[in-house]
Order: sequence, then structure tokens, then C-alpha cells
Amino acid sequence: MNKEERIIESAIDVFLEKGIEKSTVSEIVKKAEIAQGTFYLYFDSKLSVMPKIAEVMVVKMLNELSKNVSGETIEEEIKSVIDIIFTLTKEYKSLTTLIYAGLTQTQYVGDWEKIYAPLYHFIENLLIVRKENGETRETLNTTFTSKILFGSIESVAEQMYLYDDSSEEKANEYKEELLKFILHGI
Amino acid sequence: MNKEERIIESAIDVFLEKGIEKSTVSEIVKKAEIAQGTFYLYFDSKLSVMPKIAEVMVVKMLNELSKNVSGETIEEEIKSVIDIIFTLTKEYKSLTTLIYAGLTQTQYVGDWEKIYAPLYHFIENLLIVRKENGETRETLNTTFTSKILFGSIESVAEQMYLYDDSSEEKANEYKEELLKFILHGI
Amino acid sequence: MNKEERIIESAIDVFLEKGIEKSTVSEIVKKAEIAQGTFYLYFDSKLSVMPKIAEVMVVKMLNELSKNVSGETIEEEIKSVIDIIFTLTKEYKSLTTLIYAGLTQTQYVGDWEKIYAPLYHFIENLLIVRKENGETRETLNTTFTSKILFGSIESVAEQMYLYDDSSEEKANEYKEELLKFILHGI
Amino acid sequence: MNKEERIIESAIDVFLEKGIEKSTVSEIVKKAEIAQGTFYLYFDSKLSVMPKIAEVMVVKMLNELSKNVSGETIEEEIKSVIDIIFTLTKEYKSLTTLIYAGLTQTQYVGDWEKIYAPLYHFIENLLIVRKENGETRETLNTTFTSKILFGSIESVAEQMYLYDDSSEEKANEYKEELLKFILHGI
DNA sequence: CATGAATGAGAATTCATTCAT
DNA sequence: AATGAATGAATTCTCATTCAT
Repeated sequence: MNKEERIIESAIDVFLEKGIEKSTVSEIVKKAEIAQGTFYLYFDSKLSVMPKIAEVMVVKMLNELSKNVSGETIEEEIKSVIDIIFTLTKEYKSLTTLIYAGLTQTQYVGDWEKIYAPLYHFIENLLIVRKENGETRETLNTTFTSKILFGSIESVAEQMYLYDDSSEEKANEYKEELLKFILHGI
Repeated sequence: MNKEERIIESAIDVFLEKGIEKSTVSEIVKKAEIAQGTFYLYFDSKLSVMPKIAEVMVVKMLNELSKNVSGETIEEEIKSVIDIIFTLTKEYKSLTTLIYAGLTQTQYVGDWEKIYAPLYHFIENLLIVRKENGETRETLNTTFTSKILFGSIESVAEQMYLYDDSSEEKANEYKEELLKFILHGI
Repeated sequence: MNKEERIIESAIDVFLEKGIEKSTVSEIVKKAEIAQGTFYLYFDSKLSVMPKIAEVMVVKMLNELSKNVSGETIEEEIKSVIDIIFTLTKEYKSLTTLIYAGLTQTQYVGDWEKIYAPLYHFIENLLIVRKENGETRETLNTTFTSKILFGSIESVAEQMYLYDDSSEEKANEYKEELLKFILHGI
Repeated sequence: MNKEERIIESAIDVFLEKGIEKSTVSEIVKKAEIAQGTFYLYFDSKLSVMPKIAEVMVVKMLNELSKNVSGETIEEEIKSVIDIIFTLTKEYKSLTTLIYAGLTQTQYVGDWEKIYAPLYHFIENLLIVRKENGETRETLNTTFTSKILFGSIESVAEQMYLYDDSSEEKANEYKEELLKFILHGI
């Protein structure tokens, strides 16, 4: 692993453990086992590592999505999308929160959408294929809908895992409800 | 305005302008026109102002909700709820983001739900009245639904105002779509 | 002595001892027996103390000039001016060099003249009085001449003390030569 | 241009632009387009470039002096010396200041005279020739006088160009005055 | 209660210098 | 000879916090 990657991985660890405010460059370099000065060869400051962290996370999420989303019908496929996003949210909730917080602190809130774009695109491509296949209504705006779809699933998933520590059972009820809504919507 | 209120208002301004990380107690007291030491008579630290800020925001949001939500039928009422939440999101989006970021940094993420509780309650009370009136399905879980409802509206509204700078026209399309979904869901 | 004065005095000591480049704020505050942070309440940086040091030196030089310059005739008075400037140069040569170096480093070279202005004025006032008294030529431009006079005396004195470590005897030869020149010139 | 020359030229640029204190080896090598480590093959430190810079400047000044100083009589020759020193001062004033500052910082102030020695010698040689020719008084100490001469001209020239941004007209008045003084002195 | 000058621990940052390539 | 990434000691600078007034 090269120095830059070492810094990013270490920064993720430290940020997750201490929160952004309490994290220091000293600790990041210590964990990365590089010299203090080396950090500044790659990044300007603690917060400027954030976009790279976001990138890393989106790549991981995209990987899992493309590996796991599948289905014969649109219903099966959407069901699988919901499952994956619930799983991803569970796994990366802290990291997501972290990035979100990091971006809000640096006036890069606007970048949030840009960072998420590849994920929206993934969903949109699914929709485009299904639309060409006649499985959705003719009037469907795929760009528009990809965001609603992702946003609504994520918002419910977050509420489940981020704040609630809800049971698996409850999660399943939520998932079914969501599936109905989405299928009706498209 | 007493000193404590002056601090809170000033902290909101400074946090919004500089982000939490770059904000300092010095700047907050300067804007509040009080002495450095006075801050510590009221608060322990920069971040300990956060809950008070959240309180202030929720009170403002509740005020606007109870002042403006009304309607003869459930459809009219939900329409009005959607309108208000879109308006509130637009007005308080930065502040919401700020509080959210502040809480994530202090491991108080869990408090997010507690802070939002009064808003959920407001929605829940609407649903309870309408359910007793026979305007919803018998099986409706009002607690459960109040969160889904608030969450989904807010998630769309945020996407509109926080990341998109979307047009009013587009917002209206979104609102209609949301209204249909919610009416169907309850 | 207040904190600012303590910093200035200490800065003079440290700069003289170590040179500007090798001097550190840490050492200045240590010698001044104040806290590190206190320094930054009064000055922005190491070099920003320089103008204040210059002021201090000019005040000292003016004091000695006005205390010691005197004479019945213009010849006696100029002789006394030469003596004093030689003495001052000897005493403050390091400090002068220091300030000069400090100013060249901060693009404030132009301030050099401003700092010296009070000294030039002192000389000019002597000339004005003597001119009114008819002891100089009618066409003498006092402003102009005050600078030539000061400059030439100082230039010789510097060469004596700054680079030469010349003998007292040699210095006296120089002084006599200078006196002749100046009396002739005015 | 070989690496060492590249370093010297680059160092002059950087020192002039940023001042010695704020100049870094990194910037010097960057401007010289050589590697960081290469600097240390030729110089020990930032300040150790200073003597070489001084050498370069003195060579340039001597060149211009020997190219341009000429005259049938001693009056013409001194006039030409004054002109050249004024011109040189104008051209190299920043560089001179820089070297002077650099030397003061390294306790090599004493080297100043050594660096200037070739210039003093140039003047002294002129005086020796003229003295042998009977154009000066018999008692003239040429070594002694070469320094006074150079010093007084330079001191006035500096005051003109370094601090004053004076007009060409004023400069000419000064030059005439100086010429009279010098001719009388020798 | 209120003040604000002073503190000093600790974080950010720089930069001369090295050394494996 | 030349390179330039990496180093880490040294410094600057910040800022929460205190306390005498």
C-alpha cells in the first residue's frame, strides 16, 4: 500500500474512533506509520482527506452493488436493490455519517451529490434497461426517479440502523412497504 | 436578549459561517459582544451549545407547523404538511445540517431522534385524530408511520434544496408525487 | 514594565545575540518571562517587532543628541554633533545593523527614512537656527543638507566602527576631516 | 549554465523576491530546476550562497566601472566615477541591501569590507595614478581616501535611490555638490 | 455576575537534510 | 553526479480555559 492510501485508511480509522474534531494529524500519521511531514506531501489538512475517503467508500459501495444486484423481473431486482442498500447502510453507516459531517464542515456540502453520482447512475442504468424492456411506465424519468428511489430507501434504512437499532423483523416490514411503494411509483 | 440567548444566537451565526471545526469560542463571544469568560458561565464548551441550538430550531419549526398546518380532509392536511416541511427544509437546511454534524462529532447521534421527537409527535397526533375519524386504514401504526412520513418528505425536500437548487416547478412535481404515495400508504 | 515593552526589550536581546534568522519566538518569550501565547496578543510574528525596536532606538538616540549637542558657535555645535553621532554609532551599531537587516527582510526598507526622520529633523532644526543667525550661507537648503550631513557623518563612523575596529587616533583624524568638509559645505 | 551557477542565479531571484528569512532551499531548487538534493552537493545551507552572490555582484560592478570610467583630467574622471556609482547603486541597490542583510545575519559583517575591497582598489588605483601625475595634494593617503570617497558617494546615492525615489534633477544637484566636495578634499 | 488579559498545552506546519535509487 | 520522496526535529501559532479584578 502506498503512502497516500496508508494515510486515507488511517484517517478513516482515526476519524471513526475519535470524531473529526478530536482527531489530529499526529494520530493519523502515527497509525499510518509515516512521518509527520509526509502527510503534508499528500494533503493540505486533516479535512482535505475527506473527499478521498468519500471516494473510497463509494467505490466499495458500487462494488457490492454490482456484485450483488440481480433478478429476473424488475420486482426481484428492486427487492435486491433494497436489500443491498439496507446492508450497505448498516455496514457503512458510521463512515457515511463521518463523510457527511466532514463535508458540511468544509462548505463542500454540494459535493455530496457529486460523490453519490456513481451510485445514482447505477440505479438509473437499471431503470433504463427495464424501461426499454417495457417493465415501467412510458413516462418515467429515469434520472429523476433514480434519486427518489435511492433517497427513499436510504432514508428508511438510516432511520432503522442509524438511530433505532431496530430489530431485523421490523426492518423486513419496512422493506416490504418500500417495495410496494416503489413498484407502484414506477 | 439575555447573555445565554446572545451566546446561542451568536454561535448559530458563527457555526453556519465557518463550520464547527473552524469556529472558536473567541469568535462566538466577539459576535455576542460579551467577555471571553462569560461564555463559560453558561456553557462548558463550543459543542455543548449544540443541544440548545437544536432546541431553538425545533421550537421554531414546531411553531410554524402548528401555525400553518390545517385542512378539512386528510388529503388537504397532508398536502399542507408537505408544503410546510418543504418550506422549513428550505429555511433551516443549513441549521439542520449543522446540528446533525455537531451531533455526529460528539457521539450523540442517538439524540437526533430525541430532538426530532416533538416533530414526529406533531405528525403522529394528526394521524391519530384522522384515524379515530376513520380516514385511514384500521391497521395503521401511527408512531411508525409518522417517522416514515416525515422522513420521506424531508428526504425529498433535502434533495431538492440541499443539493439541487431545483426549480419551484420541479419541486411541485415532487410534491404531487409524494402526496399520492402517502395517501396510498395510509 | 508592561508586557509589550518586555517583549520588545527581550526581542532586542535575542536578535542581537542570535541574529534574526536564528532567533525564535520561543526564546523571546522565555527571556521576557511571559507565556508563548502572550506574544501573539501584541505581535503577529517575530519580524513585526522590528518597527517597534527601531522606534525605541531612535528615541534613545534623540535623547542623547538633545542632551549632549551644544555649542556657542556653529563650529562647536557641528563638532559636538560629529562627536555624538560617532558615539551613538559605536553604541548602537549592532542594533542599527539589526534593524536595517530586519527591515530589508520585510519589504519595509522604505520605512527606514521614516524611522530616521526625527534624527534628520533634529539636525535640520539646528541648521535653521544657525541660518537665521546668519552663520550659514543664505542659499542653504536645510532639509536637503540635514540628510547629507547626517549621512556623511554616519557613513564615515560606520566605516570606522562597523568594519574597521579602527583606533581612536584614526577616528579623530576622520572627525577633523569631516568637520572641515561640513563647515565648508554650509 | 552549470548547476552551481543555476543555484546562485536562482538564489538571487528568490532572496530578492521573498527576503532571506522567508526564502527556502525548496524554492531555490525549484526555480533552478534541479533536485532538492543537488543543492547540497554545492552548498551547505541557504546562507552559504551569500558570499558567491556577493562575488557575482562585485564582478558585475567592477566590469561596469572599468568599462565606463574615463576622463582627461581628474575632474572629469571623478565626475565619471560619481556617475557610475550612482548608476550602479540604482541598478544593484536591492542586491546590495540583500547581501548586507545576509552578512549581518551570519556574523560575517566584517566580510563586507573584504567584498568591497576590489571596488576600493579600483578607486585607489585611479588616485595613485593622478597623485603621481601631480593632480592631487602630496599628503593624500590614497587607501584612506578611496574609502571616504566611495563611502560618501554611495551614501548620497543610496539616500537618493533607496529611500527617496528622487527625481533625476535632484540627483544632478547632489552630484554637483559631491563633485565640489571631493575635488576640494583631494 | 461579568470581565478580558494572560496562560501554556498541544496541534499544525515547515523545511533543512538525508539516502536509497 | 543527480534525484526527490521521505523524514522528524524544530517552530509557529491557536485557542480553550482560568482567575484576579
